[in-house]
Amino acid sequence: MGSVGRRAREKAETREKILGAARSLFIEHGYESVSMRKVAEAIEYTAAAIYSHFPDKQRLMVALCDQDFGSLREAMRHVEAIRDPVEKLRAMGRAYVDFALEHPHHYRFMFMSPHPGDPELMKECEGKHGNPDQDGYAFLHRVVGECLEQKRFVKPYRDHAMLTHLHWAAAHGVVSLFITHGKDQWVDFTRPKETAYALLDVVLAGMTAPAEAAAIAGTKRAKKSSSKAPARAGIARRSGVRA
Amino acid sequence: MGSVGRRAREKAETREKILGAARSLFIEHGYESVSMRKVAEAIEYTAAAIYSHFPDKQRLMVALCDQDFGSLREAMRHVEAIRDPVEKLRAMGRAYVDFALEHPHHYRFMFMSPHPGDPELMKECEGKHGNPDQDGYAFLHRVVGECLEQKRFVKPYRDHAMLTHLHWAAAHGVVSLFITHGKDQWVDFTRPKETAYALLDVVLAGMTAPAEAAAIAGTKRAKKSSSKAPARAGIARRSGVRA
DNA sequence: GAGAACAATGAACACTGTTTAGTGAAAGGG
DNA sequence: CCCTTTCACTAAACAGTGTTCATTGTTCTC
Repeated sequence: MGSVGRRAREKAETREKILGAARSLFIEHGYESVSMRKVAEAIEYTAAAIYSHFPDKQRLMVALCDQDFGSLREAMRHVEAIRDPVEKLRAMGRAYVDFALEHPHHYRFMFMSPHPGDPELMKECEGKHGNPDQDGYAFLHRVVGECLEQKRFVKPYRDHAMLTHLHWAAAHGVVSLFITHGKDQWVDFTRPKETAYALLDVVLAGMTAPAEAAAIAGTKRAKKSSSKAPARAGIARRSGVRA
Repeated sequence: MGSVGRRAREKAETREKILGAARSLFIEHGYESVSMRKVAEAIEYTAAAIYSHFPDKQRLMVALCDQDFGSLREAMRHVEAIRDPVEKLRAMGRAYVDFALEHPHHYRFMFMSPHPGDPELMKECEGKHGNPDQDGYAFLHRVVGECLEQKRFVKPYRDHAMLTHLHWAAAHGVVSLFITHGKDQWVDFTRPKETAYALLDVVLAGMTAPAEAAAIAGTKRAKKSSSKAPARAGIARRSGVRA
């Protein structure tokens, strides 16, 4: 013994070197364009060497993104301090959007690539999944649950799982569309962040009672109100739409 | 001359055979899994033969999807009869969702794969782009414009291009999320259509004035109303959410 | 019948992810 | 101190990919 520790440390070091090289290539060129040979070449190894650290390319990329799943969850940490569950939801959506737009290639791999129903691959992440403290999806599920408990959503919106997907989809819609079509000439897709924020706002506005929206916007006890524009406009303005 | 017509016809026939083979393979296995050799093998040709009909794999797939872009637009044809622009928007969204869920592999290639800024490739589709009668995006843009003209959206939602993207993103969000994660074990993503419809409804509810929503829901001159749930619930129920 | 046109071929090229046998330098046991 | 085992790493190969190219063989035109 004794040296066994050093050996393990050395192995962990080259593992980290592989991850580092893969990360920068990955961020710059995207998943498909990163080949095992290029990763190896970047650290002056042979492609086959990687296979004594990772079973295959997919697992390498999963290891890479695991850290980013962590930072996505971390980027949402601050919303836990928010009392109001609806505002929590809004803040979560914005953090999610910000993350996606800042790490488009990672986002692409994490949420826009089909991860084949590989049960082996899933087991790897087990322990995290389902735990709201580590799994962003579980966290979203919980916050939606808080909104439901407090009856913050209007009548027909009661399906917990469906509402979770709905909110996720709203945020995902804008960022994924921008990531794939942001550079297309035939669609002038500028200001994705503003668009995403607006969609999040409009979803929350459409799902919460107008009275509540008015209250949140600080328009309590408006005269004629409990009516249309002001309340909505208020919440939207407050949310920084069309800044 | 004379036989030149037959030659052209013969060439068109094998072109069609290629497209047919590619289509079925494509639908069954998806873009990445379809190789030129497999397409060729399916019709007892050599891979190289395809290259005298299509310049490369991408263009083959574009040709394949061009027809489906047509049918997507066609699937939206019936909404032109709808008077109310907001209801038009809702119907368009639903048609879009239906199309995506019925042709997931095509949808994947059309809207979820990055089409590199290849100007050559874009020129091919020119003439269609921008024409609302052939281009679904342009059509959506026009309908959003109608809503704006009639001032159907509440205060801060005035940006024509942004609103177009917002509505597109809402529909895209659910279907693309389902297409990539529909089979994941860690997220029970059932009933995507209902979820998508609900999101479309909630977006429209959040963007149109409550009074209008009430009017559309047939709740004109409700007593206490102009208030919360009923109006929204009405429009949602009418829209078949949580059927 | 000579010559051009041209779709289709087979072989190759440069890649890809992955597997294999083998090398060489350490570590552990006697 | 030597011998064996371990093991990260290499070189070479395999099967697959998209694509290119010289070469067929058939057909049409003159």
